[in-house]
Amino acid sequence: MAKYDPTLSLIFQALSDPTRRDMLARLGGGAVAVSDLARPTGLRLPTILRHLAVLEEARLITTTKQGRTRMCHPVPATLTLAKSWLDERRLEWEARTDRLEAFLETLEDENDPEP
Amino acid sequence: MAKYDPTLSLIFQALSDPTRRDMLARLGGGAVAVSDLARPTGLRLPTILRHLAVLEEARLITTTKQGRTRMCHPVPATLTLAKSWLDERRLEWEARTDRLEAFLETLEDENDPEP
DNA sequence: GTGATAGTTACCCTTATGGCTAAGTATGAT
DNA sequence: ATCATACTTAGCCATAAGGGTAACTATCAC
Repeated sequence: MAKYDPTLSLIFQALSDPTRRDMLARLGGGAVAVSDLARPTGLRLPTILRHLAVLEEARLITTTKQGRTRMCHPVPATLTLAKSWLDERRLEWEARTDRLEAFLETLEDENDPEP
Repeated sequence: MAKYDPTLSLIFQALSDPTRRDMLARLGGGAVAVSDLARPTGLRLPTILRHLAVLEEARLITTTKQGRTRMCHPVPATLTLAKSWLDERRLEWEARTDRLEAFLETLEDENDPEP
């Protein structure tokens, strides 16, 4: 298996920005035009376009042009890629829950809040 | 519900770096000391420490000091936060799969490669 | 063809990010 | 007390990220 997946970096990086997450959340109804996506953000179009470029590079969306308006379509499969990584980690991590519990109890002991 | 969650930004941002993902992947066995975590990366300790600070701020790990060595513990609950957001999106998006299919067929039609 | 609409491109500016070295602190071993 | 180990802190440097203007292109409606 690859040492690391550059795709995952692009995806998580794309998801790390609230504006971009917000736009993704508004793709639930299907395809949305660029300006419609931009409007509620209060940001300028060139800024939005660069956000969209990031989302497209991560393949979280694809876009198509119809006449003079560009439509943005969500790509659910890419979410699955991110989810898979998280699932793998969680499986590994929770196999050790017992050890973590022990650690948390250790924490309780030295539980002195700083000034 | 909140307009956006700053926590999610921290989490996804933390996950966007391959070095950090790599370190998280090596926490499967439970707690790991900082230098042990650092060794396979080939990076200097100060660099690693800042990566760990990012992971800790996102609450993907917690750390405790035992003598002069600092141990890093995974925090599975934080993964769940990220997963939840992804699940919400995927539900919304896939409710529109039919519409996406239609879109893809539209694509087939105007399928002329640009010069 | 004129004008509005919807993107697009080019460039600027400020801050954040990821890497480093050098020098400091704290703990464990002798 | 001395020395090695394991971080820590402070600061430097280059690039990437996120915001903006201004000016340009391409449709669409008249």
